[in-house]
Amino acid sequence: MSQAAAILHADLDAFYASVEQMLEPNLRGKPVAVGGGVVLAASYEAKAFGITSGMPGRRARELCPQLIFVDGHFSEYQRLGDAAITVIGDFTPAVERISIDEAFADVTGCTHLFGSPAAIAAAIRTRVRAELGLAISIGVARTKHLAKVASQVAKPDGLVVVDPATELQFLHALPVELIWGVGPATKARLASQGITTIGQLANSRPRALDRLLGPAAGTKLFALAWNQDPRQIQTHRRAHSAGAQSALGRKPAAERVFRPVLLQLADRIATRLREKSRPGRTVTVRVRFADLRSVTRALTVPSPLSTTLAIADLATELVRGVLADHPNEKSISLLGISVSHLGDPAPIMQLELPLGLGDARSRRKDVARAKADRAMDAIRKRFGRDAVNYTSVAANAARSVPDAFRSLAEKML
DNA sequence: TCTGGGGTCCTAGGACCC
DNA sequence: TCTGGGGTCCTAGGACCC
Repeated sequence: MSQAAAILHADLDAFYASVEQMLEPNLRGKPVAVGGGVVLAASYEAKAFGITSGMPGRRARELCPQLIFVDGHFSEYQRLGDAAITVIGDFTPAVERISIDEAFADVTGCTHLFGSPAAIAAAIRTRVRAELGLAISIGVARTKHLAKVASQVAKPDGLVVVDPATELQFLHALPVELIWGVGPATKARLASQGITTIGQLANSRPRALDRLLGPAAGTKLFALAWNQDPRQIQTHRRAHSAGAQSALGRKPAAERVFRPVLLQLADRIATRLREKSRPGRTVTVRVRFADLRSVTRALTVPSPLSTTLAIADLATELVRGVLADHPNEKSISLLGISVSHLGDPAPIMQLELPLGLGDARSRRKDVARAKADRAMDAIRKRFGRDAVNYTSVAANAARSVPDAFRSLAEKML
């Protein structure tokens, strides 16, 4: 692999379920699902029955009556995910973590210390297996995209090293859906033109792809089909938005129903924003109706927000607007809020004060709200998250996913 | 009690400015 | 009768990923 860059993509196999099987030997070799009401993660044995994450527990039981449901050991997932990334970090500082169980690394500059990229990948796999008891699949290639493709091909518990000299042969034989960004919709569009392999994609006319998928997507996909991927490893990535949502089953589309939910969602988001001093300017709500169609509404304000009540009030206004525009919708099945346009980390009190906007009264209100939030944050810091709340926790906790699970999915702000 | 939750990026159209 | 053109910001929706 002479001078070519060597990128590695490492991915813990069926992570949550594998941790459960590692912790409890009786579960090994058996179909396991983490969760209950909804499947949060499934073991390979369970996936073989068609069980996927997000699937309702009842449906999963229908597909696989012997399926074993377990409560998640969420703090273990965090610890083990971190530990696996640390192992990679022992070889190179150029690590880009994608999620709790997945990372890219650039090992171009450390082969003189640790041997070939293939040897490094093998060493990482050995260490993760020995130290954590988990299988981690790794792909090695010249670009991020191809490394990711290779790790998918390597699964389960495998290593695939793609030689730059034969990379196009390798890539072109694979189905289009292995390309990052090709999901069901794009796959179907490509299939309508007889394109099912990456090789066929590579040999398509660029203009035709642009027409089929739009100029940006067409051009990007064509480049990826030729393994042209300019992306570098980014070690420090910040989130651009923070959100929270909650499925409601089927609830009346009434303010007495949606206001408490919005307050709770806003609380969850705003707490995180304040923690990292990253207030946001745009608030987006999502309302999903009973028939699963969903609508979004957004509003951008001049001065950044991070108080719970400011976000909750804006969200409430937006949801009122949605419902006013859909007078025939009598029930809602999900509510979500997302805050974007996040500022750089900065002391929030100063930013929170409207810059010459609003009257004295509204300014006083903002100050009071910021104070109340700080008090709440402080109490929770000492006594735990549930020590204080805007609404009764019991009212909503019933069917929702554990907080610990939500936290795992949160990106670093 | 009949489809989870946290994110990213792209597109298209409109408003607005110069 | 005709009606520029680029840039930026915002909103709504869609596709996708883990």
